[in-house]
Order: sequence, then structure tokens, then C-alpha cells
Amino acid sequence: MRKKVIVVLGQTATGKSSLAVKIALRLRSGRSGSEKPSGSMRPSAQKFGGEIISADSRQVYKGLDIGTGKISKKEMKGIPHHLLDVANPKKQFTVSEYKKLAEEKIKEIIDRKNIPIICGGTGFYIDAVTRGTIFPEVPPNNKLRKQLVRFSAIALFLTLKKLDQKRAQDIRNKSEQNNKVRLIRAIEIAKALGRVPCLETVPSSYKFIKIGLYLPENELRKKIEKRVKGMFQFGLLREIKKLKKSGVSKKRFRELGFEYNNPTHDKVISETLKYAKRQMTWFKRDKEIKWFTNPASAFLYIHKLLAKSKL
RNA sequence: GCGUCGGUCGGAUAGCGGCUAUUCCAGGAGACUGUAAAUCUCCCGCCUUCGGGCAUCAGUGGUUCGAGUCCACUCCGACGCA
Repeated sequence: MRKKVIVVLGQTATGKSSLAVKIALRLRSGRSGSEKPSGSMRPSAQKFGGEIISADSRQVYKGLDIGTGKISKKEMKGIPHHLLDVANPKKQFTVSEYKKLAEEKIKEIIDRKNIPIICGGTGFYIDAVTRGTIFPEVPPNNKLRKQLVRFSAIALFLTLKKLDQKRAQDIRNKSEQNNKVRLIRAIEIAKALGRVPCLETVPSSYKFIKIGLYLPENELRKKIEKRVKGMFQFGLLREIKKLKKSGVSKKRFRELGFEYNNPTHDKVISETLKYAKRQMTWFKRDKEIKWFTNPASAFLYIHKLLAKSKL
């Protein structure tokens, strides 16, 4: 039987992190309970617990804590969290790297007889792992990218067409044809490999259980407002200043989704809401996700599911 | 009271006689092959059988083949002078 991997996803500020921790805690207590609670201080108390793998494209970076709403040590409640703080914000981290690391972690966690819980809001990252997409092995070529940005989208499209007719054909809709970032990436791959390989997916050896947390818009707005208020209180501006000082470029800041010049309350709130909408656009496509408005019922669902499979 | 400037989509803005009223923001719907809070597309007055159809630039008259665009008056706002 395929090993289970729990995935907790959803829009920002819906309470994914705390749900994941809750699930992990229940996994741990469920096991140690059946082993008799006498030895709760032993390290083996961790056995058969849950471990969390973050799936957040910004929380992978060191130093982006307040602005990304990164979970605190205290909130982790002793549950191991992986793939936080694994990258340098000055450099680009990519989905491919994420996929590789996440797959390693899943394996390690299962070897430890624990259950991996992927938790995060970056749909692209989650899909890369859960759908087993194989990305072409072509690292970013910054020199080439720098050269290519100067060209117009049409020029880039024609270049791609010359290099790889088939890939150009796949890029048939307007939103793709005008997307320079994507065209450049396609050219980059085609130049390195001769052509862009067909997108392949391998059936995963794991069973992913996808739980989505969803809130009605007015409630989500309230939560976001509260969170943003907290960010400013806890020193968002200080954090940004620090990053700036450590040499994170303006361009990088934009890529990371931060307003470089003094972000205001309202601005951060509206940006976050927009982001939440985009997240939902992504998640809507995935019919495997089981949606919950209430974290408690999501918890119950997982609880029952795991009990049934005698975990 | 007199004078000057101005009133254009939810907000901001361009157009200053010529048929299709611009751009930005906000809003909505999407796309996604190693940047994904990135990047890109479409819609955003009303109706639509998705081919179009009908409105519309503070108001009312007027000039003109043709008016956000020119003229007159009215209303509203900003500034200046009394």
C-alpha cells in the first residue's frame, strides 16, 4: 500500500499552519498512547508522529519571517518543520530545487516511521511534488536571460518557434505568447537541450491526501487585516530594512512580493487579498482537494481517515 | 458680486471639431513545463442568440454635414480680487 502524505493547503491566513501542527500532534499522541504513556520523555515518543514540510515559496528564505507570516518556534509546539530557512534571499530558489528537497524530506520522514504533512499556499510547489511533474534539467542561465529580456514578446516567440516548433505551438494562447518570462524559460531550455521536452508526470509512490482550508471573503479579509496589523507591530519595517542592508536588491524584493518603499498597512492588505485570489485560481483546478471552512472539521476528517487505516 | 480655471466609467487621468473616448489604479474571470506573492491574458455603462445592438463626457439650448471638444445660459467645485 502506498504511504500516505497529508497536504494542508489553502489561501494565506486561513490557519493552515496551526491545523498542520494539530494534526501532527494528534498523530504523535495517538501512537504514544497505544504504547502506554509511561515513557513520554523518551525520544521514541516522537515515533509515528507527524512532521511538517512547508510549501511556501517565500518562507524557504532565511530572514523573511514577519513578512511571510512564518510560524514561530513556539507555535511549532515541538513538531519538526522542514524547508523553512533553507535558501538565501539574495539568490533565486526554484520549484525544481523545492521538489528535490521536498521529496528527500518525505522519504526521510517515512523512514523514520512518521507521516509527512506538506503545508503551504504555493500551489505550484505543491503540484510539483504531488503530481510528480518532471522538470527539464536545465538550470537558470542568467546571462542568456539578461540578453533575452531586451527583446519583445513577439521576437521571443519567433525565436522559440525557430528553435522548437512544437513548444511554440503549445504556447498558443495570448496569455502565454505575451509572457516573456515563460518564453525566455522555454528558449533557455530549447537552447540547452535542443528542444523543450514534453511535460511528463510519473505516478507517485505516495498517496496524497489534500485538505484545503477555505474562508468566506469577509472573514478572510478580517483575518488578513489582523495578520497585517501584527506584522507591523512585530517589526515588518525593521525586517525589510535589515534585508535591504544585507544586500537584497530592489529587483529581488519585487520578486519576493514586497513593496520596497515603505509599505503601508492598506497596501499590504490589498496586495495580500489579491494574492489570496490568485492562490484560489490555482487551487480551483485541483479536484482532489477536499475543502473545509472549519479547521476543526478538517481535523476530524483526517482523524477518521487515519483511524480507519489503522495508523 | 466680479474674474480665472475646471466638472470625462468606482477613483485618478488623456482627448480640445471627424466617426472605435485613452491610460493607470481598484474590481472580476482565467492561464501556468525550474522567477509563482513572479509573469501573462481577457472583462470591467446597459442589453446580447457573442455576430453585434444601444447609451454616454454636469445640465439645457445653440452653431455645424459632424460636438467631451466651439458658443450661450444654468448648476457644482477650486483659486484670485473685492
